Amino acid sequence: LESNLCRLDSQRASSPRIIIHVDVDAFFAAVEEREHPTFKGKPVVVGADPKGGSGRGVVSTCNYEARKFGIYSGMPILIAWAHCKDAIFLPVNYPLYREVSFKIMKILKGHADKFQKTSIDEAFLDVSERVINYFKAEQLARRIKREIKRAEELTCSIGIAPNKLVAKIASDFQKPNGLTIVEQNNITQFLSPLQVDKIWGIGQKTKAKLKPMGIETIGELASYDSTKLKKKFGTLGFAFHQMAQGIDHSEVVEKRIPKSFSHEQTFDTNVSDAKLIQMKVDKLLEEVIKDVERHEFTFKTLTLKVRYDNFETHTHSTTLPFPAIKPKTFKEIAHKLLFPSLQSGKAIRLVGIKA
DNA sequence: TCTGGGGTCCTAGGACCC
DNA sequence: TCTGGGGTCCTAGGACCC
Repeated sequence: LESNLCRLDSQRASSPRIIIHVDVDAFFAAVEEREHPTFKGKPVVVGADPKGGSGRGVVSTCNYEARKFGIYSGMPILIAWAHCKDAIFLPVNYPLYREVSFKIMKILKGHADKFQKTSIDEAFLDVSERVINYFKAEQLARRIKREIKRAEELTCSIGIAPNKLVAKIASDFQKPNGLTIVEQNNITQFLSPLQVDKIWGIGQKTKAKLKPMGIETIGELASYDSTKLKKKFGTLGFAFHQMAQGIDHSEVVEKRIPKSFSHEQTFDTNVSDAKLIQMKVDKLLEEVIKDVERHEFTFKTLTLKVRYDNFETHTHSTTLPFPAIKPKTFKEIAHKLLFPSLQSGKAIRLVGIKA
C-alpha cells in the first residue's frame, strides 16, 4: 500500500444497489429559455460577453440550437461568436440558477434513500431500499422527470445502474431528456464500445497518453494489462482499470464538508499596474474571508494565484501555525505573496485568492 | 480563435520529528 | 565517517470535473 488507506467498511462490496444519476439538460440555457419564451428555437449561449469581438472568457452552457453551430461548453466566447453571431449571448445569472437548482434538488431528495448533489445541476440518488427492481426504478425515474417538468419546466437525463460510475455514464448516453438503464449483467456490453474519456478522471491528457498504447475504448482499457497501467499512471492507472470494468463501490454520500473557498478574476485586458493588481487582490481576499466567515470556518493556508499574459500560471501559499480570521494580517500576507509576481514586471491576466 | 470560475484529488520533494 | 525506518505537514504544479 503506497497511499490513501481507506477504511474497509466503506469499500466492502455490499448487497446489489440501484443508483440513479440525474443531470438537468443544458441547465443554465434551459432556465434562460424558460424565463424568456421568445428565445425558444433560437441559439442561446450563456457565458462571457463577446463584446462584438473583444470579449474574454468562455461559454458556460449553450442550448441545443447553439450546439448545431458547433458551440459547446468551455469554448472561448469569441470562437462561439464567430460560429454564430446571431446567437443570443447572456451573462451567467447564478442567483437565479441556484434558486431553481434548490427546488429541483428538493424534489430529487424526496425520492432517495441516500442523496448526493454533485454540482448545481447533477445528483446521485441511492434508491436501493425503496425500489425492489429495475422496472420499479424506471417508473420512479419517469416520475422524477414528470415532477421536474411540471414544477420547473425543465427536462433532465437519467441513468440507472448498480453503481455511481455506470449511472453517471448512463445519464450521459442519451441526451437530452434521456433515460438509460444498465443492469449488472449488461455493464460490460454497455461500456466496452464507449470512448475512454467517458470514465471519471480521464480527460484530454490521459486520453492522449492512452491512444498510442492502442487504448481508445473502455473495452480496450478493461482488457489491458493492469500492471502496465499501474506502471504508467501510478495508483490512478489501477483505478482506471477497475472503472473500465464497471467496478465502483463508492457510496452516495449525503453531505460533503468544503475544503476550500476561493475567488479569482481575469482582467478585461492584461494589467501591469501594481496598484491595480493589489486592489483586485484585496477585493478577492475580502470576498473569500466573507465566504469563510459565512460558513463558520477558519483557515490556516492562504494561496495566491497569478496567471501571466502567456497563460503561465503560478501559485504561492503561506500556512499559519494556527487557524485564524484576522483580515488585516491576511491582507499583509496576500501582498507578500503577490510581491514576487509584481517584481517580474510581466503583464498579469488573472489573480486569485484561496483560503 | 484563444483559453472563466469554483472546486477536488494526486504527485513529488523537502523540512522536520522521534 | 556515514546515514534506518516510521511518520506528519507544507509547497507547488497539474489533471480533472461542472
